[in-house]
Amino acid sequence: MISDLKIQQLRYVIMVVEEGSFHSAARRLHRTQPALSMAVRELEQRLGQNLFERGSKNRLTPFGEYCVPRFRDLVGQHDRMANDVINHADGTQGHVHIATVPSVASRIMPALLAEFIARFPDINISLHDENAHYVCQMVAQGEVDLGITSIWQTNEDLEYAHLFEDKIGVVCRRDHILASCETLGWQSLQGEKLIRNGTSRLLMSTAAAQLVENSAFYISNMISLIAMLEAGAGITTLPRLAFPETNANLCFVPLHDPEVVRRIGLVKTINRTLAPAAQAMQAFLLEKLRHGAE
Amino acid sequence: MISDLKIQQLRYVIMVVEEGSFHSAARRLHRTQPALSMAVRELEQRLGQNLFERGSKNRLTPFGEYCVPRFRDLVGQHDRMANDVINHADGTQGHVHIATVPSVASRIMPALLAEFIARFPDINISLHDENAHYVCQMVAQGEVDLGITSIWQTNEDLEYAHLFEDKIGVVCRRDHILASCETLGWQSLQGEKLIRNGTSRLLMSTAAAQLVENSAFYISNMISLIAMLEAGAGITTLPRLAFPETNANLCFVPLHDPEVVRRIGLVKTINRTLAPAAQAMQAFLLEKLRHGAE
DNA sequence: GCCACCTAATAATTAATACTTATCGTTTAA
DNA sequence: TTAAACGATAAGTATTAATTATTAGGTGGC
Repeated sequence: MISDLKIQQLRYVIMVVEEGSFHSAARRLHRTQPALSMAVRELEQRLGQNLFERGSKNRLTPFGEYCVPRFRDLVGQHDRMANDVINHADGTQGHVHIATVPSVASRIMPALLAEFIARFPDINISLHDENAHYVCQMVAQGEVDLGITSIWQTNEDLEYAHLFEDKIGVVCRRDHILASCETLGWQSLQGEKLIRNGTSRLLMSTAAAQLVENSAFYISNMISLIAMLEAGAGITTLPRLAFPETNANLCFVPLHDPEVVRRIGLVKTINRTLAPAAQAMQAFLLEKLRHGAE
Repeated sequence: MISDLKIQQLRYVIMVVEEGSFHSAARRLHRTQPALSMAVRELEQRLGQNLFERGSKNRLTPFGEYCVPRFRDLVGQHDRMANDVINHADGTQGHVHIATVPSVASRIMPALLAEFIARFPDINISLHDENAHYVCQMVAQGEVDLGITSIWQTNEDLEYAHLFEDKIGVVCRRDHILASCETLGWQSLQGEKLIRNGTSRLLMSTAAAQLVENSAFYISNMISLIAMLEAGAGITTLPRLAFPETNANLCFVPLHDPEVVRRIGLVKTINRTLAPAAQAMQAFLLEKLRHGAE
């Protein structure tokens, strides 16, 4: 097996053929004429056959006629591949998989991703919504590149970057007595029928822990939870982002004492390098969400 | 547009992936480990992204995972192309177009080409038979690579190499009075009904020219000519090779005075380089036919 | 026919690149 | 904890590719 042919040499030959002379080919390649002469001759010697007729005009030999289309093919394939790889390298092309908690997925991501795809039109995005724990798991297992989730437990394989905080409040019907309050302390909730949900654990290590512990109801499904609240079956606590703001029947009252926040952060694996498109997404998310109140 | 990626660098990357370590990849590539390290790093810098995870084990980055199959593709395409081109360069593969006069085509080429294709099984051959003049024309116009023909007129675009001589003789019915002669002089033919054919011009510049000039019949088609002779309609002159030796009714008597020979030679263009496969054929024909009496 | 002119080949030199040897710092496994 | 394996780095060398300057070979104009 012969040693590698150099793409550049093939390109030289093609250009000489296209231009019809070594001189003008050299000009277009920003080389001098002897550079082409020598490179072509070196290639010819390696192949053991001349590509160009020597002596008179620089026509191709029959062997050259055979080779040049093949050279063109390979150079074309190289260029397409190189272009493709470069686009992926600089993050203008690729596929990013993101997992987020549902509240972020529905309230924050739509506008954000619209802006992202406007800026990076050739990046494909897959967005999964899962609960906070499963978001971390998907990141850790490499099922997604990035996660946006509430940070609740450190994992040494994952790297967390804080984005913003999300205040916990009480959600109840608009006609509920608590609805008129500007802000609430946990004592005000005693005696209320509290329905727990997936975010209730955020209160566990606070002064309001007892409230949660005494609650008999647990509903994980947000749609069911909202329906229960609308029916006046009780109240619950939610991070503001998880509260459906457009709902006409329910209202959100911030919890003042204790002031509880859900810390939302960007999660990625610590070992694996992100694909360039994911790096672009990461930078975009940090730029747009870091330190923002929402 | 980025500068050319080097096939060799891509090969290095692929080998590191296959072997799982820089060390063993280097061993298989007959290089030292730092050579690979540096080459890979150079490529990574040009792409602007790492292909391998640095720090811990040498796994591929997601970007590397994306690239390596494409690198493999290009290297594979390169190798196939290089192989193909090399085979054509050394004449083990290709297509040769030959034109010969009919007598050579039917009497000499069959066995010769059988031997050739046994020696060069991957070379395709096209064989045309045409008259001597048109053989030269086909060569001159590049329709064929090589011609085997009688040399009768110099052409500055063509290069002739003598192969062998072909004696002219008289062809007549076995029951003809001349048939019993061992050899003949032109005087013996006077009074005979001579049928001219395409090869009769070979006698024009000899002592027998008058015979030909006085002949009233001309038949160019060999089948018709033979039929005429078999019918006893006259006699003709032919080079020995053009005489159908298996014919039971006709016989060939060498012409002694004048002794006329048809010079058969190999013809090719003087300007154009032969394709490697044609070079192989040329060498083969010269080896087999040069100086041979037949 | 001779002379300019255009082109490619060659020679000498320099720049760039690829590789080697030697060494160091980590990590892995005994 | 040490030895072994691995990769990164540094310094030096070899190889390759490019430059400039020059030569040589045709071609066309006069």
